[in-house]
Amino acid sequence: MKNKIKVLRAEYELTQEQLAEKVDVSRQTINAIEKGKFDPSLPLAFKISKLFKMSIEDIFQNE
Amino acid sequence: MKNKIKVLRAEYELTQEQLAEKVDVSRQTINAIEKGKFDPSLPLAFKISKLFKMSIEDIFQNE
DNA sequence: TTATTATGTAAAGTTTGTTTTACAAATATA
DNA sequence: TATATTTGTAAAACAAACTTTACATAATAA
Repeated sequence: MKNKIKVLRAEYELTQEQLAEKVDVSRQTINAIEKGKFDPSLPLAFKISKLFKMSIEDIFQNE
Repeated sequence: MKNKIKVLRAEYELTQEQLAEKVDVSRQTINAIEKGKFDPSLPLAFKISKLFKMSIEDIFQNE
């Protein structure tokens, strides 16, 4: 699953660390998701979606 | 996290078993999600969303 | 250049999602 | 009623998400 987190994070001028704090996960988790190492849980996807004011479907693309 | 799977499943006249087959998980997984025991993974949420032709946000409600 | 900040990554451990097997209870059908 | 189907649930095992610690590299600022 692909995602636009890196781009959105740049638009919002947030470091991985800052984004991690805002959505309550570790920096490594954000890094792993950006690098496609694993997918976020649905609750985390919701938090990211809310923060960036975009739908989950617009941020995450299934395959 | 709440969800409308039970209602959608009824509209589509699918048993838990049939829905499970269509989205490639076990019947117990569907049951657990319907009963709110845990949240689906994001990939599973996408499959369910696609099957019912509704957005993830319309099927799953955060908190 | 040196120091600081940001990113990539890895290993060990915990938590949560999922499977399998199994059985009991509820609901529908004969 | 009796039988079959559907749903609820539970335990053990496994997989995936996530944390913590730690270190190395890349980029930025002093």
